[in-house]
Order: sequence, then structure tokens, then C-alpha cells
Amino acid sequence: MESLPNMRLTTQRQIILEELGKVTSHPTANEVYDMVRKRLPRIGLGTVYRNLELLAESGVILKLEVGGTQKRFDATVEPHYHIRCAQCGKVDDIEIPVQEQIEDAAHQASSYEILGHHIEFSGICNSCQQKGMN
Amino acid sequence: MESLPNMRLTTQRQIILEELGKVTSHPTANEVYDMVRKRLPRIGLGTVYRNLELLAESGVILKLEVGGTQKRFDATVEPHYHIRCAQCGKVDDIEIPVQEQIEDAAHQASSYEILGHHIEFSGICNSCQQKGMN
DNA sequence: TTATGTGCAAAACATTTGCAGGAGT
DNA sequence: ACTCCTGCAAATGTTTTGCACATAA
Repeated sequence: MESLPNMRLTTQRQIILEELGKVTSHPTANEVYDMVRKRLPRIGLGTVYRNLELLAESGVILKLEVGGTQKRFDATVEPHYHIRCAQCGKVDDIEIPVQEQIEDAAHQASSYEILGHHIEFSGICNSCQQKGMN
Repeated sequence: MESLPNMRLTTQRQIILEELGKVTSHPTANEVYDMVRKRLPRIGLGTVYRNLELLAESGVILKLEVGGTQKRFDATVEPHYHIRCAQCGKVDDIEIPVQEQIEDAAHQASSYEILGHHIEFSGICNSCQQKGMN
């Protein structure tokens, strides 16, 4: 989990990490591609996917397996939960305490070796609530 | 949420529902397709997708947006949580009490209108634990 | 210098959709 | 009859991969 183990510090890697760090919006790979392309116009989408995957594997970033058709990425690796707008698909952090004790409950209830958990709320975001008013 | 509202009771629909009801394994669309094809060899994969989608929309079945690349489907619509094997991708139910109160916490913490929540544990299933021993 | 990474394009998957013919009600 | 539904195949969207060249260490 140290930073960038076994990995060269390439320009592409660096800029992907920087751009992901700038936003709180949990972008998809394609959105990261768009952000990065403004600074590195010749970068390939494949490179973005490869790097996001590698960075997630080494724990530098988080790969979110939330609802919807695309994976999303998050520069914040500390445990936290998410809420996803059922209307527009946007994903935000939700600041409620991490429920460590439910992993004990899970351990009691299951023969799996428990590694972790994630809570995803679904709801309607502010701007979709607005739009729904007319 | 009543059963099959606004929907014709076609053979395909009926058998998809029956087959999904037989298993507790949260199959993917493709797995449902394989199950159903044994009884209806000429059914199309598109039909399976269309019906799973429709049945999920009307609340007759559950569409699980869990980790992994494929959506999974569940004949049990009562709220419950899942655990996914980090190794083989298998998804099982996990029988811990539904944490209703965290939706109140979420309501306090977010400007979203909260609709629901889901908890997904990750772990290593029995048979993958076995395999890991050698 | 050499293993790792990149750009590009093609391939691989998962899912959706258009359409002409078929079947519930 | 009159919709709604199906099978088929093609299209779409997302992610992965092969390969020749480039580059960080």
C-alpha cells in the first residue's frame, strides 16, 4: 500500500493521479481520459484504463464498483460511503461514520473470510429534485 | 409492485421467473439464459435481458448492481445484503439484520432524497479458501 | 541497457435495439 | 384485431489486449 510500488513514475501516470486528485466527483475512466487529454492530447484511452487499474490494485486510488454501467474512480482511499443519484447517475460521498461493527456481524453470519464492506445509498440529488418540480 | 402489472404472461417470461426462483445463486443474465435455454432452446438472449429488466422495474425481481462486470438477478425482493467473493466473483446472501437506522443518518448527512441503501461485503468464499491452502 | 509503459487499433465482452413476424388477451 | 412480445442480428458502449516503438530507472 505504499505509494507507487513497482511502478515507474511516468508523465501519464502522474497526470492521471493529479487530475483525479483535483475532483471530488468520482469520474469514470472516460471522464478521467477527457480531463487528462487536455494536458496530454496524445494519451490513449487504453493507457488511462491500464493506469487506473494499476493504481487501484496498489491501493493508491479506489475503484468504485457502484451501480451503473461504468466503474468510477476515487482519489480518497480512506473508507467512506457513497450515494448515487437514481436519476442522473452522479455519485457523491456521504459522510456518515463507517460501521465497523457490521463486519463482526457479517463474520458471525457467514463462512466467508470477511475482507471489507461498502454501503451505497440511492437517492435523488439536489439538481434532479429541482428538475422534478416542473 | 403487484405481480406482473401491465405485462403479458408469456411462456418466456414465466420460465425465466421460474428458473430464477429455483436458484439462490444470483445469476447473471447470461446464466439465466443458459438455464432457460434448456427448456426453451430457441429463446433469444435479448428476450432474457428485456424480461429481466422489465421484471426488475416492476419489482417482481431484484437487479443487483454489485461489483464485477455483469449485473446479477435475484428472485428475493425483500431487503437483504450480499457478500461477493473477491476471488471467484460468486455472490451470496448474508443474513444480517437490515440497518434501517443508517438511512436516517444518511438523511442527516446528505441533501439527497434517500431512496434506499445496499451493503455489499467482500470476502473469500469457502471453496476459494480451500484452493488457497495449497 | 532493459524492463516497463505508451499509442494505436483491433478484439472481447456485456447490453441494447430495430425490425419483421408471432402470440397473448 | 390489436397490442405487446419474440427471435435474430446488428449496433452500442465499456474495457481489455497485441504489438511495435518509446522511455524511466
